[in-house]
Amino acid sequence: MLDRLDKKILSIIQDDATIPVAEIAKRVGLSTTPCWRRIQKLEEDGVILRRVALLDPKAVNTKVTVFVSIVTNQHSEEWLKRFAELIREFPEVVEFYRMSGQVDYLLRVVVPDIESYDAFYKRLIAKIEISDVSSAFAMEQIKYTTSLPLSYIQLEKDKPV
Amino acid sequence: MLDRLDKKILSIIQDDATIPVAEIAKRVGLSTTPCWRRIQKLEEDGVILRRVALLDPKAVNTKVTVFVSIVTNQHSEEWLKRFAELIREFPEVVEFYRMSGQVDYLLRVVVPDIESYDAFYKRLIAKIEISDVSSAFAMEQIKYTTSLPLSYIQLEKDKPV
DNA sequence: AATTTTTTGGAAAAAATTTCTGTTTCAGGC
DNA sequence: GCCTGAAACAGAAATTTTTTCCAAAAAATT
Repeated sequence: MLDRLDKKILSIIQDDATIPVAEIAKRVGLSTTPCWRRIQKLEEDGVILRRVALLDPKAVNTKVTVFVSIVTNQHSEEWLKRFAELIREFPEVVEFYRMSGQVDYLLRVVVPDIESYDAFYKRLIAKIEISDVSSAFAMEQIKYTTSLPLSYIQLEKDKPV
Repeated sequence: MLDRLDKKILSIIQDDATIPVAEIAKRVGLSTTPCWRRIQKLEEDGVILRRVALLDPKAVNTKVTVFVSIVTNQHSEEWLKRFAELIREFPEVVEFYRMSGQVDYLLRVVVPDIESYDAFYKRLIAKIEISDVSSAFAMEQIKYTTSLPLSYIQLEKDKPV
């Protein structure tokens, strides 16, 4: 169970993972050791999954996002497993959801341009037989964050000051 | 312009930003200093945007993803600006795209459950008058990565070994 | 109410890593 | 062949992380 301090720590490091523990400690009102220990525990407990560097899509030539909606008539467990396996191998697919409603699956694909998307699309349908695929192009990424809202965390009962 | 070594470095740190520079250097076949300098430059040049900790959605109670499609009749620059501003303030909105095609805007929203989504939705439409909103719920996140494909990088002409 | 156990925090030292400095190497141009 | 600049290296200095040991507070038990 997390408390107010853990939440503060998470808020800091999910925004910037380069801040030294001593500085985090200062900001949350602890000394380095207990703060360091809390971070360790958050990692052990799997609250912190990993630390990564985020790259500029422009710089790596993948500024176009395409949302790919897939409707299929295949619904067996086995089929999904194979499908998921195959999709996972495409580095262009950065997100992949199983949906409720009309659409069965939704992919977010990143590529340099429309031509590249077409090439990707051909490679995709060559690998997997899918009945209905439709693509929606993003013109602009207005917001993108890896920071999750922390307001829904169920806090441990906090001691009154 | 990036070369083969930069690409290797990016590949490593966009996957795991905790690896020491000395270890990265070893893996790409450099000593620490030149490797460190390359990383510095990649940061200066904005290829590396930031380093962050990724949290477990389950652990912070935001395991439900909802894709919100918005169709509007408002299309002025001014309206979009205000709209974007407002959306940005909702921490539940982790992605926000301006789309081509039927849908004008697409949001990815993360919340604990359907009820919370309803509450979020009410707060959203209270702030902004939007004509048509439709929500699609993700049942399962099959893949989610912040790692961009590096295969589209235009490499600097590499010297033959 | 007193005692023990457990938890949490702190200071300081040790270890590891990052950052910087000066020097060397190497390819290409003159 | 020699110069020039870019890129590499080794090692020192600075910073940060990690460990160790101890104190205080809180919780549980007698």
